[in-house]
Amino acid sequence: MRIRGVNVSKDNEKLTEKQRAIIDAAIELFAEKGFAATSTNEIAKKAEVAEGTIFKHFKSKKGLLMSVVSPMMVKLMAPFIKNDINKVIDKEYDTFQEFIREMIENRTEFLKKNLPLLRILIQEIPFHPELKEQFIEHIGKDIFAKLIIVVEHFQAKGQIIDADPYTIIRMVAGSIFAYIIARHVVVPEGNWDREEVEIERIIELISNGITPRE
Amino acid sequence: MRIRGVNVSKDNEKLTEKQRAIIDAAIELFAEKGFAATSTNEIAKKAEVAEGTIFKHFKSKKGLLMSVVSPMMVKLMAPFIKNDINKVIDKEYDTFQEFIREMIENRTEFLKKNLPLLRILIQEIPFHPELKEQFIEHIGKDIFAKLIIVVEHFQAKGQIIDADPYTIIRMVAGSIFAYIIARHVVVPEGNWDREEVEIERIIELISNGITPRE
Amino acid sequence: MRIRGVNVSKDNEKLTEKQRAIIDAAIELFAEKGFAATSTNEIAKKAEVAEGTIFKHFKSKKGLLMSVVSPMMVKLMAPFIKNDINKVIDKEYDTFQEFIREMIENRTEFLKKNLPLLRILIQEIPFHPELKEQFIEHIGKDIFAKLIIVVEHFQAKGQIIDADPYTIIRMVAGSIFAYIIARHVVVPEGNWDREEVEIERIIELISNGITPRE
Amino acid sequence: MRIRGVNVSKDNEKLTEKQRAIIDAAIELFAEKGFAATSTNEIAKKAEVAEGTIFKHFKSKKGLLMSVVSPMMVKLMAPFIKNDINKVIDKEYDTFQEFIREMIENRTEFLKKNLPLLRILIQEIPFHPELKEQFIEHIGKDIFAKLIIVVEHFQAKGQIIDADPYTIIRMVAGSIFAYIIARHVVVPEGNWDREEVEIERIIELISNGITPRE
DNA sequence: TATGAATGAGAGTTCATTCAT
DNA sequence: TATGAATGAACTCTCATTCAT
Repeated sequence: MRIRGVNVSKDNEKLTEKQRAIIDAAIELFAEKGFAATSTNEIAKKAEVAEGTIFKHFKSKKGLLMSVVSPMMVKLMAPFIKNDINKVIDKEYDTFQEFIREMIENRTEFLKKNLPLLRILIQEIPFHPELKEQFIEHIGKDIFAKLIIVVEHFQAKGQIIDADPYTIIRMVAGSIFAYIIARHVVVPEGNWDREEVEIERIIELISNGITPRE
Repeated sequence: MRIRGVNVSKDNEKLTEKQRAIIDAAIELFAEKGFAATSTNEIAKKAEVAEGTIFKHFKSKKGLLMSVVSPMMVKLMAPFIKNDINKVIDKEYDTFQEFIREMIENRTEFLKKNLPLLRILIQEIPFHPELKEQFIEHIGKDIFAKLIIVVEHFQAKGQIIDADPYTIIRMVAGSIFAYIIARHVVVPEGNWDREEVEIERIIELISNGITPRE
Repeated sequence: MRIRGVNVSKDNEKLTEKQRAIIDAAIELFAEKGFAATSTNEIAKKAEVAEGTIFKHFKSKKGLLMSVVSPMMVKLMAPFIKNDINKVIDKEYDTFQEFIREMIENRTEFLKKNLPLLRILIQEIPFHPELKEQFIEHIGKDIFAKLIIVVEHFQAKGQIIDADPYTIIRMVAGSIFAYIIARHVVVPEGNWDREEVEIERIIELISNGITPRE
Repeated sequence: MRIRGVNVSKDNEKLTEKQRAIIDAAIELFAEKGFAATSTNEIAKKAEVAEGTIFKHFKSKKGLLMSVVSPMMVKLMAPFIKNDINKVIDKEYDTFQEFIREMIENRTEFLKKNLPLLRILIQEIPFHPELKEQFIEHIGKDIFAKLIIVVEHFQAKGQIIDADPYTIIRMVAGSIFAYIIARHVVVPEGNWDREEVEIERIIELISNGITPRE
């Protein structure tokens, strides 16, 4: 499984052609109409398989949802694993600003490629406790822990104000997250500027917000 | 119910007891399980009316959703109507920070009282074009327009950095929105600090971010 | 609820026309093809109702089975209630032979009228623990208890050999039961004599078997 | 396996390991849940073969039922074939009582070993005309014919009352059959005495019933 | 010979909605 | 106005069976 690069889809390769087709159809439809409002019959038709085939591979409709969403969470988390964090500490990034720019670029690229999946994840989390648990497990614990190290690293260097790292992360991540949700999930048809321009502004504001004043 | 001098519950008062019961049941259930996953039968049972009664009052299940969600949007928007904005311009708030503190307090209070409705609104907007239109109409155009006036007002006073007002609003609103969604919709069971503490931190960071440096 | 006479169907009167139609269709089909091999669709068609109607009235297919079979058990037990037993003790029957002749006539008449129900009961008991429990509760405890009194009554009069009443009852009931099952359930198309003739023979043999020899 | 000198498991030996596994699994499941309520998938799993394998060997699910039940009927009949009957006539049994005791012991032993099969046979006969025909052919004609000879033999010796042999057989067989069904199929969890005790009682009653009185 | 992926018909059940009362 | 019985389409899921490997 490579990270910064591309291939994070080892498990995908295990999928047969039909399984792939089903998952793809499910992603598209769940994203478009929501999980509960999508029928397995529709999925089967779009995937060009028999309805029974869906249930042979994914025990239930919910099982299909999980098979659709779970890998997403793993992939979403991938770049935050140890190696990358080490890069920060090994001074690969001189400034926190550099770090978040890199993170944003990397993650927004990924999210844009997986927008439907992101929509499904966000839409369905509130209704499926298992999903919430997985999410907290993956995102909450792992990533948060690592980001806190990063924040503390830059706080030690005097680049970030001396606030609670937890809050800083939530602010930074929240701003980015809010932007992505707003632009790509809730009001995709709004009149937005070019992505890079928007991102640059956000970074500017964020760093303005967390840089200590002399 | 009067919010900032405006009666926003006009329509509520027209409701008969049964209608009220139906709407309340619907709010609870839609919030808990989602619109598509809630059956009219369940709603009827919880409201203690006959299933037919629902359809007498709200032509269809979707009609019920609209009757549930529409007033919410009006109420959400209420405090941003002209009078209030004038207060800003009439120097009722000396600083932008004061203004957003007031707004946040006012709106989070409201949202906390109407959390289920908020959940429904956010969950269902992506799937119902009519809702999205209403939302953009109300929130997007009206509120945004007014907030831009406010931002420009404080920019003129040199209290806010000279960035695009649109972006500033999105940043500020996004941070708050992200916090509310995160805390009350997506991970309500996370280990959060006391609300006021969290809010104070956010305000601090935001104002740090948008205050010009000398 | 009258006993020796006819009407034992109080609960039947509570049934609406449609419910009656569904139950009747179910009885016919369950008896003919077995519970598991009968589809609710078939039942709906035969009853000339919508399939949904079945589930409105009887929560599930199994619920329908219960609604079909339970009353049967009560009715089957009816003539053994106290009054009748008293008749025995009050010397309404001079001989055990008279008593079983009366019982057989009464019960076979009833069973012949409810043959399909009997078939269902016998066929499905092994697969539905609830049914078995009900059956034991009704038939096992109540009737057995009363029959033992009868047997002991006639044993005291010296009309029945001094064997374990339990075994005597099982022998007598078993013979009758075996006859009914064989004739009406398992091989209805066998070449049987006229019913009364067969019954008379059975009674003869039975009484021969349980009469003490001088 | 040799019963009374006759190899009744000829066909069994032709079975491959997989076939054997399938049949065994089918017996267990059909007996437990009934034919219609057992899926080929379950059978395949229990037999640890692929679902397709079942259909390679037994053309259909019904074919499997037949392969399960047919040999049973042959085996059930085995001890009644000519040789054995001759033993009766050759005075191997002095009394009818001896004969039925022998028969009962022999057959109950066999049935207890093949209880699941017995259950299947009894449960499914009413729903499968072919089964019924086979049953009548084997049990009805053959065995009945032979038993009539036996009964007439003992009637000629004055040991049995002068009733219709057909009825006598049905009485005797019915009593035993009723006992077995009751004890092992319908209410296996009832509080029964030790098998031998129960059997002895039945024999006593039966012989009492069919022995002429002087 | 044995597999198990694939099928599509049909299973039981739920659904939003209608309508006579 | 309010009911709740009734509907039949649509739902998720299971079934016996087929067939390429």
